[in-house]
Amino acid sequence: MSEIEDGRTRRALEAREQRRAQILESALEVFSERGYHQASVSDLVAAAGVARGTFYLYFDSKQAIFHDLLDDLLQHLRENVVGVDVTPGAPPVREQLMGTVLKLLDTVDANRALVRILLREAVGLDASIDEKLAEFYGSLHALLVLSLEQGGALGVVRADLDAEVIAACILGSVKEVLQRWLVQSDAPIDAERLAAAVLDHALHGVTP
Amino acid sequence: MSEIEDGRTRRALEAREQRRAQILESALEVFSERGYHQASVSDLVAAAGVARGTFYLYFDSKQAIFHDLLDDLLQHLRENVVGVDVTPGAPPVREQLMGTVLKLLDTVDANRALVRILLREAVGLDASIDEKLAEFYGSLHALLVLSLEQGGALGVVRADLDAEVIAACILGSVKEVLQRWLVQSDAPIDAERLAAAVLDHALHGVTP
Amino acid sequence: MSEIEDGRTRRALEAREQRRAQILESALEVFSERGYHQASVSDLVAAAGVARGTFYLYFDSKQAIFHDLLDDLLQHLRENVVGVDVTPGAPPVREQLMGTVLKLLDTVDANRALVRILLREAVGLDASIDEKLAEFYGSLHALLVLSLEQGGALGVVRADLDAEVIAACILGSVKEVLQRWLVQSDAPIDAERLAAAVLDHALHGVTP
Amino acid sequence: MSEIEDGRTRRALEAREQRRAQILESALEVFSERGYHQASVSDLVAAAGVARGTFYLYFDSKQAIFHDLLDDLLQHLRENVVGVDVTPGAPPVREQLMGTVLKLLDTVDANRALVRILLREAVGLDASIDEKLAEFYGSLHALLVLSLEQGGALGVVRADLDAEVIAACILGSVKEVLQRWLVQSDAPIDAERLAAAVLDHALHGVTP
DNA sequence: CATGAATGAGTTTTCATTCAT
DNA sequence: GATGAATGAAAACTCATTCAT
Repeated sequence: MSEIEDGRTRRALEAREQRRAQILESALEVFSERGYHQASVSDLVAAAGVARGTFYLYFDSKQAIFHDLLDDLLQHLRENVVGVDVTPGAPPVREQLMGTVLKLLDTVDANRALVRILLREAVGLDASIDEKLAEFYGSLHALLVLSLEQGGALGVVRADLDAEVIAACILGSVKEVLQRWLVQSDAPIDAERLAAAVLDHALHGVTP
Repeated sequence: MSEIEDGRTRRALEAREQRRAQILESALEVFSERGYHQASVSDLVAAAGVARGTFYLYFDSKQAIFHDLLDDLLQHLRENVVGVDVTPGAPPVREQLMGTVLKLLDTVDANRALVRILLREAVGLDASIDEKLAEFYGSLHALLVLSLEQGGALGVVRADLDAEVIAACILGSVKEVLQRWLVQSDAPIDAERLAAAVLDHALHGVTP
Repeated sequence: MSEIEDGRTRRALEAREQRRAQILESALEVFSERGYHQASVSDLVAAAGVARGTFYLYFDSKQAIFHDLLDDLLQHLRENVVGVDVTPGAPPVREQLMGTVLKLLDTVDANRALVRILLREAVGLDASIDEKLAEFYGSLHALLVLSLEQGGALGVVRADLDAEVIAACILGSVKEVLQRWLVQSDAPIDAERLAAAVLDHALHGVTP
Repeated sequence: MSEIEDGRTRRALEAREQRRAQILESALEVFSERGYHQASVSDLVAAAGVARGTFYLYFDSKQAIFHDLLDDLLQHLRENVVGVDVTPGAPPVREQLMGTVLKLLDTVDANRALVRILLREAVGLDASIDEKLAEFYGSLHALLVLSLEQGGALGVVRADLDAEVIAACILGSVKEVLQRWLVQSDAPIDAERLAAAVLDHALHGVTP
């Protein structure tokens, strides 16, 4: 009997999880299409095909579901950003960076809807969302600053550069390229080309 | 009598224009402080010191006044972005670019409120605003692409670079630096330092 | 076989009755603590430790269970209110009344939760509850009127008094004292003191 | 011109005050008929003949308008409850008390709707309302206790009585009589009869 | 019988816009 | 032109009740 109950309980939990995922998924689409403010809870439940009350069974509020979506995305993105290994015998730095950028592009490509939200309007919604984003970008910026400084010490990066500003430039470059090729358009991308060009520019600039 | 009427008409028009400007100015502050969605028409009229109805005598809607503010800002910004003069005898290219970036920083510095709005939330409000912004950034991007191509032809820029992507990188660099030093903080900036670093990076990258 | 079934049926009925009692008991606590409107069905089922659906197997609605609780209380109270025996040889009237009041206080003391509900908010919930309460208080009032009239005829009570109004005064006195000493506070009471004072006042008033 | 403006301003303020009064008045009726919880803001605005928004122009919330109504009533009632003047040459005590009770009955008679709310369900609505009522009844009770003690010292009241309990009895008597003759019925009352009977009972009790 | 996920009508409240004065 | 009271559609959210499992 306990097995039966376990079975029931497990199936119930799975169903719950599925329902939650279904609401999240359709909410992602709605937010991505209409934007956060334009998307009402009515839109969300209509898209999910559930009753208003059901929505609140799974999420505390409209803000809460957005938070959850955002957390998901940031989690995915964080997993794809890693430092560079400069120990002897490690792969060439350029190759490592290329790998990171390509993985980033892949992740973003697979989450266009979310990234669209992130880059287009996930700011000014509420304090906690703003904070979450600021913290995310802040950590990326800090990682870049650190990498530049380490690179400077190792001699693979110009030692005299203004790490804070340059880190912002690199971050901005990536964001803008993502915005243009992945957010504003629905076309498939040539990841190799974008990654190569961004990396090349970050490394050598435009001067011959 | 027509002269008298003309005088009256003129004075009336001037008064109208002044009041309009006054409402715009206070709206700028309100939008910048609270954000578009958080700023209610009540906030706008309270800040302007006019009645609710008066507001609608001068602007069709909350969106309309935001449009007008945006147009103002884009106008200001456009004025500060000029191409590079590569005719013989012109000042050195780096000097010209430095000048442009410095002027841009100045303009942005003088219009922090507007730029804050522009970079933080002037997206996802409505289709026409999105379009306006896309067009603005598009024109900047196009100008950069053109400049890079011309530079390539003249040999002052690497001829083999992917102008489209590089233009996006440069644009993104500038936007991110503005965001970090002018939007997120209220502190005065060291324009020379920022301009030098951004320019340097765009020209040479991080490689020694 | 029918005996077996009878046994089964009986046990099932007993179990049913027990569960019903358990839900009633915990509901009593919840209503008493939070009040009728503030107590949600969620609170009731959580306190009872049953599923939402189970609740509706035993009670038709939130109102219905409240009705049942109320009926219980009124039943208890009615049992403690008896007329006065004025036949020769019966105990002194004051002693009889003192006994009734003390029993009433005891009952109320033992059912503070219910009385709290009764005196604080069992009014204005719905027409049938109001009616039930009106009928209950009406019967108490009628009993008092009758007693006063009989007392008048026997000469133990002033014959000229306005029985209807005086009955209301006595009823109100008791309700207010219950309210103050048993409902508003959780402290134990000095039943003798309260009973003596109330009775004394009803009999002699404040005049020396 | 300032006079014209003053006139306008004054008329506007008057109109505002009238509108507010109109909403209050119809709300009183609605609350009295349906009860606090059963009365929705929709009911209130329908009864007042104004739009939903208009309601919130004058009152912060459903609770707020109820508070205002309650404050009004308590204010009226307080004005009619005064202590007894026992200085030599003052009118006889019974006469003074009779006057107070009659005034109270008059006030309650003129505010049946409000008193109906007050006595029937203005409890358990929210903490601040409960508190307000408790404080009101508490002050009445305290006044009665004080009067009884002073009366005892002057010899016009039995010195040995339990002032706290007796005060509750008197308060309860008045509340119950009000409830029966003014709240539960719409019939006109014989104030002299009620006042005389209540007073008589409080002074002398039922004993011959 | 027991469960608890699902329902949806209903609630309070907000706010951009209008219009009589 | 200027005013600000009035509007009402629409928003987010609740909760008593139902019903498939």
